[in-house]
Amino acid sequence: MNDDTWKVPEIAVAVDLAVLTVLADSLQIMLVERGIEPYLGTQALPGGFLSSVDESLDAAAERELTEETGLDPVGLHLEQLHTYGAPDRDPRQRVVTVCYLAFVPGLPPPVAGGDARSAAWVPTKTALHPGTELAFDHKKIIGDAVERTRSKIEYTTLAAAFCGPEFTVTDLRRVYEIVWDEKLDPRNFHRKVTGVENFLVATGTQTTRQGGRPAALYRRGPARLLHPPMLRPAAPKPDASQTS
Amino acid sequence: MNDDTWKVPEIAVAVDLAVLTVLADSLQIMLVERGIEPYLGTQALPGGFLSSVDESLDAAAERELTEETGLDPVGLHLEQLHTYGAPDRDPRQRVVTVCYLAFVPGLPPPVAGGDARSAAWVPTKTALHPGTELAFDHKKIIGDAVERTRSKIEYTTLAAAFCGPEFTVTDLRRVYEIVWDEKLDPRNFHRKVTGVENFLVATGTQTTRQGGRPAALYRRGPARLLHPPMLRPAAPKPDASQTS
DNA sequence: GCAAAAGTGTTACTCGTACACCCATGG
DNA sequence: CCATGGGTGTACGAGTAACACTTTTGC
Repeated sequence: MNDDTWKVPEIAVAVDLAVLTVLADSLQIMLVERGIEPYLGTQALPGGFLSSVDESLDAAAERELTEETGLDPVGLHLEQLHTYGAPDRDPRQRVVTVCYLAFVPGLPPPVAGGDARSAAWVPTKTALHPGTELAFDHKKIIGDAVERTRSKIEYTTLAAAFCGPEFTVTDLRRVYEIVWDEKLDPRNFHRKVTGVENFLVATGTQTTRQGGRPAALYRRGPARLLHPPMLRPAAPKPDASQTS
Repeated sequence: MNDDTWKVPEIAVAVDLAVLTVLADSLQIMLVERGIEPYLGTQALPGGFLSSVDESLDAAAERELTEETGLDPVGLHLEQLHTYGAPDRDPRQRVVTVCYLAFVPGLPPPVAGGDARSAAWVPTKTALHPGTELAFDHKKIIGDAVERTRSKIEYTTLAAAFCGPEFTVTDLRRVYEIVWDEKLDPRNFHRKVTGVENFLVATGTQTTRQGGRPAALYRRGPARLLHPPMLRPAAPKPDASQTS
């Protein structure tokens, strides 16, 4: 061995969270302000080190979600996104972070609560803007999270995870339009989603609206996969080779 | 991220490999026999601990691939599959393993070589059989790898990664049929894959065959995504009206 | 010629898209 | 009545599935 400055031979394992919501006509991500060095005062993804010895990665992700954002993990979608382990991603020591992706409805929680210090929703466009400074490699992680989200709602029913317990077909369509940043035909969208078995369950009630026909309210059904998938509008000229 | 106290639990980070190939009419996975406890003598995925401080996860995966299987990582597909970190998955200590998925052509390497001790191709059906004993949680990992592979070849051109440098349309079709365990119509398959831009590049040469018209040989083109996707034959609908 | 495998043509059907049109409410 | 948004009908075209048919080799 050597006498170098870093005396900790172990690699630290962290769990970070990319918590997304659809709010105010944009896809937003939960960021917290760092209270310690490095990157003190910079915005970062909520997360922390895997502490307890008997805690699974999934459990650690749920715990961090509650501790740092005050959200209740029961019932909301939480999946592994990717694991990041570049040697220089943390200046203190080698850190490998397992990042999780979560979808939460926009309306219920006004953020904050619990242990969270200055947790805030930030539009992903702002977070990904070249001028925005984020801690560690979190900007890249957010980019991956947004891309995963965009493709995930194509073939799963997870877009409904961004809606409240009861929602209209138009609410759901707005989620797609905001996440994809594409306009969708309201008529065809309606026919499509109402035609998928077990996707939407009619409550029988309707919205009371101002100026316009009331819309039927739905709850999420048990279906988890979209069959057939909801395809993004094709780019005008998809010529030549595509790279993933 | 938090922690004013800089305590790091003793967690080891490993990189495991799920290396798949199509060989002898079946989807096979590379397994090695463990030379140390625990699970001494049991078959396991190739892999090892992340040792060097300056090594990225991707680089570690490539290194393990070369060391344990003798395969050359240049040009072959290698992607992160999932990270496994159940507290009790290794009886010695807490181990979090980042698993990678690799596709290699079946023909070239007769396995073994380098540091590999008894590396062998094992049909995934055998590895996943209830009677088969594998080290750690590797059976679950293999199940995840197979499922990822099945869906991946639907919308990417990666099925060609299982073929040699030059291959026929029928070779490619056999890959799909073996991975999906489904029969595909040769005529429609041919039209479809040859119609996708930049998927297959004709070499101009043909196979010399025994009994049958020679087939044109192709190389992989630059396309990485299949547009439109190759869909698995739908499972028979649970239609109550008719039974056999 | 015959068997075997490669490759093409044709038709029917499904599904997505575009858009005309009707329905139900508030003002 | 009119504006606004919810929801249905329908025609067209792209893409798939099924299968008859032609092509090119070895024996």
